[in-house]
Amino acid sequence: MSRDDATNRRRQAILDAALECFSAVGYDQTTLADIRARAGASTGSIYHHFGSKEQIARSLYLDALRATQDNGMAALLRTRTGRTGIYALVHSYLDWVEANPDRARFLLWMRHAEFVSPGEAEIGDLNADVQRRAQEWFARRIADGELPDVDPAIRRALVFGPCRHWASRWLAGDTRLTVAQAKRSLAPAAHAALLSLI
Amino acid sequence: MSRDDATNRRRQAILDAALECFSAVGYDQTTLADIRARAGASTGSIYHHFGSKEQIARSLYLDALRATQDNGMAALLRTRTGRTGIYALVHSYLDWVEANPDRARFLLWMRHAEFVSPGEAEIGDLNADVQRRAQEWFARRIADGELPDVDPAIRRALVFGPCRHWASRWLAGDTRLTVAQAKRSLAPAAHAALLSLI
Amino acid sequence: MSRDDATNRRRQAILDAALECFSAVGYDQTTLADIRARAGASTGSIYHHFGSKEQIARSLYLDALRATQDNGMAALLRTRTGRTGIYALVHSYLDWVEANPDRARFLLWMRHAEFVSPGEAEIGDLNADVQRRAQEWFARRIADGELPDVDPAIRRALVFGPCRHWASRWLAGDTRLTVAQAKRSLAPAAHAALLSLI
Amino acid sequence: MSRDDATNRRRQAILDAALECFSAVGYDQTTLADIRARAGASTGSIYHHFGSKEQIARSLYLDALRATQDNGMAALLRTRTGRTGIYALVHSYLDWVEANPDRARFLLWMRHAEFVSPGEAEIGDLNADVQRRAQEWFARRIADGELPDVDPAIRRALVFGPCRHWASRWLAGDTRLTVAQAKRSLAPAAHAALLSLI
DNA sequence: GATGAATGAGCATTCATTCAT
DNA sequence: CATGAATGAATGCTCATTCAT
Repeated sequence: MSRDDATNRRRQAILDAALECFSAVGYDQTTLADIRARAGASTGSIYHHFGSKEQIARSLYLDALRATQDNGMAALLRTRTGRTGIYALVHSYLDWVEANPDRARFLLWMRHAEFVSPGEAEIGDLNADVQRRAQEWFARRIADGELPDVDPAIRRALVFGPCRHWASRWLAGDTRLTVAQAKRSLAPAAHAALLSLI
Repeated sequence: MSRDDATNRRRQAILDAALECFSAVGYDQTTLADIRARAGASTGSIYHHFGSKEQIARSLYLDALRATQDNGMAALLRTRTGRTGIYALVHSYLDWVEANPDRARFLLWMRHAEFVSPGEAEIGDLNADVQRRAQEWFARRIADGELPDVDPAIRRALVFGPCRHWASRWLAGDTRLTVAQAKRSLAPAAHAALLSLI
Repeated sequence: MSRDDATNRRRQAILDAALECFSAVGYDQTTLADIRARAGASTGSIYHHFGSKEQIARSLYLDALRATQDNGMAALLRTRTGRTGIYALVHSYLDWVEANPDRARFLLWMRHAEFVSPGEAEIGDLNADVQRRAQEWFARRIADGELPDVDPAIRRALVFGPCRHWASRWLAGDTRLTVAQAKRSLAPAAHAALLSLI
Repeated sequence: MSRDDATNRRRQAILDAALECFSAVGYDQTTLADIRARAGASTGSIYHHFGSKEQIARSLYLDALRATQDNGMAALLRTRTGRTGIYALVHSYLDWVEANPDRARFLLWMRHAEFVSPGEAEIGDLNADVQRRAQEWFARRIADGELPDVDPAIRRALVFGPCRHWASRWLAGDTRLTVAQAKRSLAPAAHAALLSLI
């Protein structure tokens, strides 16, 4: 194991510990002592690798955001029709949530956290980029008449709104349905919602 | 002005001040000094009326939750068809958000806050009650074949998910559309989403 | 019931409540809210009758001190010999503790409390007076050769030291003996202790 | 000076400062600011070493209790007769008080403090242990007919009651006698008191 | 006399962050 | 790179006391 490996291992241990804490009790309620205890690292070590508590959260947020977005984009770009594209977005989102509950919870809960704003530059770039690439895909489906030409914010609300809403409940353990079952309803419904606006 | 009036006035001033603070910077970032300054009340007075910062937030949360729910239920119960009912829910929700941006922001942001759990009893009761009353309405539309017999959690996700998603963006000032415009897309789309599951 | 009776009744209720609180958790740990709750009186009422928390304690302390001292003096003055006098002091002290556990606890615990000093004038007078009267009695027994002519502080330590020590344990519920049993040992022992110094 | 030395030095400085404060004005009247100022330590440092104000007091109480008890036991165990044993207990107690006025005052005043109870486990163990060891010594003197077979609580009251009573007055500066003079009366008197119960 | 809302100085404690070793 | 003692500003909360009704 090279020195870099050890360093990365430590970095990752801190990130993992922080994610668990943030996901469990939120950013504000998590103290550095919590992270330190769970990571098995010293205060100094944490501050050596990350400059602040906020940095850790920002780092985690950016990674998680990139992860969902890449996941969704990849799924979308593998499709060629309006219907399969919408299904792909819904399915891939819910699959990702199921596979990454902590990151999903973190993303959902922290949407309004302080540290999201200062990092807005990067987050904004990320969002802008993914939205631009999605727009290319959608533009073609719209041109083909497969999907309506609605404001992108409305489109995202119709596709991801129900997913997030349901995912929130699922992550809180507050539902009897499985992710697979939810997918069967939410995907066609999202598609139908969009079609109705053509 | 009687003593009771004065007391209620003071209580309300504290609640108003707290709501503004919570809505602006969040629960954790709001200090009691902030509330005190904005309410023009002394520390002791605040603690005389509410036992803790958390109690204030809980009180606010409960009031706001009741307000949206009553607002939505009233709108729903004025309708007689599946379509008008769904439109009423979407419209009334968005209208309420537009009319009560601070309370809406608070509700949306604080959904995962610590103080929501301890009050879970009351919040749970509130939710259970409104969901029961809604279910009665829906049961008839479902029996008439106007709406699909889906899991209530899915139904709520399809009706409110897009609303909340878009409202979040609107409350953040991050959209070019007006509430009226959003209503024109989100209401029919929610209805179409449900119809697709019949 | 005349107006004065009602007033005195209220005063006494406050004193009783305060004594219970002080005896249970101590002066510092007792809040005015505790006293108010237990006395069933309003804050304002308490401040009307007593000017401060300290006043209540001082009043209680003075009363209790006077009570034990009077009790002891009366017993002492009914005797005519060294032996019966010492027995009387020990017996009357322990009987009083048994009959007034709350006041005894208060007296024993509060010996070093802040409010004892400011009231020192009255307390000092009380002590000086009782000690002067006791001294008259002792002077005669000393002159008769029945008791030793030791420093009064030493004499008090020998007579009351064991009593207070044991009473402390008894009041804490930390002993298997009864007061009657303790009296049978402590009285003759105190007398013997003094005799040894002749 | 190693890091550990520095740490212990700091810990001790805090304990010393706290003892002076507690001894001067009592536990409740001592603020953390008092301790901080006197110890020349920061708030955080104090909380790093001790978790709370109560913890400091408990630590101090335990140390002081152990110190008097060890002091008394050592003196007792150096003796071989009933008389010399009792003298040793009285003398060593008073000597310790004279040498450690702050700790003695703290012990005497805090006997009923809140923090004594939670630490009851350790304090109880300490007391039980010292009482057990003392009992061994006494058992032999009792078997030899040198001392009476009285309830240990009575025995302790007779030996330590007068000492504590007088020490209390001496620590308050309220006596004209010296410790040496008091020892000359209290030791033989305690012995005589016990002998009278054979 | 009684009531209880209002006051605000004061307090113990927390916690992100720094830095000497 | 790691460690953990040290820092101190900031915070939620307490509580004796006042006073208008």
